[in-house]
Amino acid sequence: MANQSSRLDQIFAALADPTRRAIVMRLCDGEASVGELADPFDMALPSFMKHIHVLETSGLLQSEKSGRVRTCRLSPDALLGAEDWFQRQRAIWEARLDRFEAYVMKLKKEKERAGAKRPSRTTKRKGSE
Amino acid sequence: MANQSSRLDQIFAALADPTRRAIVMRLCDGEASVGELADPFDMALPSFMKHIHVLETSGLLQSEKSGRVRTCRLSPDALLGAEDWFQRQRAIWEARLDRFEAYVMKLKKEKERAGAKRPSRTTKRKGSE
DNA sequence: CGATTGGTTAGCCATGAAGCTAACTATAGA
DNA sequence: TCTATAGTTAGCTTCATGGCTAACCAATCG
Repeated sequence: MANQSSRLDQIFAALADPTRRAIVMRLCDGEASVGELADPFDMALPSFMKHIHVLETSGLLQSEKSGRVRTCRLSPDALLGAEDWFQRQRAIWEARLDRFEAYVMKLKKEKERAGAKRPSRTTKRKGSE
Repeated sequence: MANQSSRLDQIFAALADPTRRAIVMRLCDGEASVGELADPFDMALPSFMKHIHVLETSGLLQSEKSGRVRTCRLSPDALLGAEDWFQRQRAIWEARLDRFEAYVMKLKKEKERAGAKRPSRTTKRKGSE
C-alpha cells in the first residue's frame, strides 16, 4: 500500500520526461511562475501542473505561493544526488577496468613466458575475464 | 503511433527502477549471464527478462547469445551520456549563480551609494533577478 | 535418445502515468 | 464590487509498466 519508492527512483522517473527535463533546464536559468513555465508548452494547465507536482515530490523543484502566483525554483540537492549516483557507478566501472587491465597485463606476461618455452602456440582464448 | 521517445528519456526511465539500477550496478563489476543476474531477485524469469530488455533498448546494456546462454555487459556510452546531461545542467546552474552573485554585488554597491545619499530607506525589493 | 537447463513467447491482469475538460477558488486590478 | 487572472480540484480516458503463469524452443548432459 505505502508507495515505497526511493528518492532516486523518483528523481530518475521525473527526469525521464522531456517536458520535465525542459522545466528543469529552464529553472537552471532562474526561478519562474507556473504560468511562465507553462507558456512554451502546448498543454492544458492541469496537465502541466502534474509535471510540476512530480518534480516537486521528487525534490528537484521547490515552490512557494505568494498571492495568486506560485513561484518555482530548482533545488539543486536532488540533482546533485542523482549526478552522484553516476559518479559512483563510474568509479566502480573504472576500478573494474583497472582490474581488467591488470589481468590483461598478467596474461601478457604469462604468454610471453610461455612463448619463451614453446614458441609456436596460437592461444585461441577469448579474453572475456 | 511511432514511439517517439528520445535516448535520454529511455535511459532515465530505465534507471528509475531499483531492479534495473541494481542490474547496472552488478554489471559495473563485470559481465554476467541472464541467469546469474536474475538469481538475487525474487521474480519470475519472464518478468526479469523485461527489465533486461528495457536496459538493452535504452542502450545501457548489450547482450549476446552463445549456445543457450545470453551474456550481458554494460555499454558505458549511454551511462556517460546521461551523466553528461547532469554536468551540462550544472554548468548552466553555476553560471547562473555567478550571474546572481554579480547582481547581488551590484545591488550592494547601489545600496551603499544610496545609503550615502538618503540614509534611512529600507529597500523592500525582493531580490528575485 | 531423453531429461535438464537457460531462455523465450504469448497472453493475462492491476496499477500508474499522462493527457483532457469542466467547474471551482482566490487574488488583483479597474 | 465586478471581472479577469492564476492556479486548483475532480473526474474521465488511454496507454505503458511491471508483475504473473503456462507453454514452448534449443542446447547440454547422462
